[in-house]
Amino acid sequence: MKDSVGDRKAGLAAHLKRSVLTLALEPGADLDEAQLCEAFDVSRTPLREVFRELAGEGYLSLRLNRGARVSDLSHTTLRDFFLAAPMIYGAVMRLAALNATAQQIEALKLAQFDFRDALRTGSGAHRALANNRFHQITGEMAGNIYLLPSFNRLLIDHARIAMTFYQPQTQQMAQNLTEACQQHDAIIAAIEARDEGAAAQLAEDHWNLSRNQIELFVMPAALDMPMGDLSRKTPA
Amino acid sequence: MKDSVGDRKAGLAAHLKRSVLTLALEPGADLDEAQLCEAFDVSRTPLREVFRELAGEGYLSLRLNRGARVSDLSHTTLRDFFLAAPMIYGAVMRLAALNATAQQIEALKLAQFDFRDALRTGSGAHRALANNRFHQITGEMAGNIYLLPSFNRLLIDHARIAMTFYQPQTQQMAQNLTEACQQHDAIIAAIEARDEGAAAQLAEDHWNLSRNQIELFVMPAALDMPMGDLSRKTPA
DNA sequence: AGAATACACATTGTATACAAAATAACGACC
DNA sequence: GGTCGTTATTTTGTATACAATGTGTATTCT
Repeated sequence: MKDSVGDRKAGLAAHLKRSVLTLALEPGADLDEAQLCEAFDVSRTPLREVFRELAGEGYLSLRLNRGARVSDLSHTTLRDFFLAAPMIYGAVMRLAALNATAQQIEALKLAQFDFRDALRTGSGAHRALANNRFHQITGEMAGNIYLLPSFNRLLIDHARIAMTFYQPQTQQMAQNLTEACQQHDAIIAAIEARDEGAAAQLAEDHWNLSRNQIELFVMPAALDMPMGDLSRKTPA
Repeated sequence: MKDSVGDRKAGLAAHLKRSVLTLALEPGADLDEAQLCEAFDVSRTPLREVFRELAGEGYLSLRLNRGARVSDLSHTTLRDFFLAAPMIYGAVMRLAALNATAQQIEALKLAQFDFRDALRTGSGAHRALANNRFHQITGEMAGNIYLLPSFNRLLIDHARIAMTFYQPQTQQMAQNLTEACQQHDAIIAAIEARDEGAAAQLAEDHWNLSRNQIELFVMPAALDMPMGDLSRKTPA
């Protein structure tokens, strides 16, 4: 049974999302319409609709007469990220604890199972995707349509930042991952117990762990940069 | 000089946004592709791209094989709104005070000028649009790409809720509008003074005023509704 | 040789024709 | 008379052809 165009369209969207989240498509990378049409066997019309949809969700950015590219992950946006994330994450977790359905809790446990699996055997990409899925589900649990757009954007760049900085080469980092995994378990427990306060606290803890991990990488780079290097041209 | 297709497309998008914000297009209303193509002299391809774009921003919702309609403003979403708005508004105001440029402050003053004008002479629609513009500018000032998606969605429904509930027929309501206008002035002052704390406080005050105004209408309506009326069919 | 311009090529945006799906209208059957 | 099933009509989704815009290259002129 050949799959319909609609299915291929969905597959294309899923592929692009995955590629963006895992940095298979790097921030700023140009997307080739013709090539993608060929690869996914759809014409340009539905392809471009997918582009617009993903642009609306923050995966891509469209420039008039100059095609689609993967959303940038620039310095200013990273600053924005650190500002907005704690607030939104906390609110989402709190609401998730209040509103989660039994079905959603099951889905969350499944996602955590996959995440644990990714920690052992998986690649960085698998880990990032599994973690992304876990938090997406908490977003669905919160179910607040006004919070979700921002939350989902944060998740996109969280995954990409994690892909950049979370290659666990030191003992400390591997340990952090284990702790993150345990926090996920605690989050599930808090949600299942409908413990709003605990969920919010765990969101904060989880975020702090994540932030510290990132700062381990960002900070030294900033300190090691001599002033003279500021005149250096940025690489293409 | 005839305007290009791109201009007509932008005009279409602006028209649709205005219509949604002012309830000229009611929540849930179906949009007729053929009619809009005719009216704005564009073909279906760019029209449908506009639809997708506006759907991504929260103005419309698209259902597979069943066309575009104006986003609903249902009971559950109203609840979501009251939950998310204070937090996001506060954060945006705070950031606006920190980051506003001189140019943006000028734009805000201009918007406030128009809002004041709308209070005297304008229709409800003019008032809602002017207020919307004012707050949109504060969003631009905050300039946090992770907060803006949620903030802009809130603004859409804030305008629509205001259109529903803010027909100032009592003395109290007219007075509230005057107070809202004064709060706008205070907000401008706080931003210009880079007073983060004051801006956040004003956001809270402004929100409370808005919420009280809305509750004046929502509450009695809920109490006055006899149980028997629940079986009544909703009007088309 | 270097700069500027014109031309050719590639890519993006739009219009239209066609296919698929949903809705409405009709008629048969119970 | 009402309900179900079938067929027409409308509406939505996709493919393709065409137009417009951007980009690269070659050529000319200084």
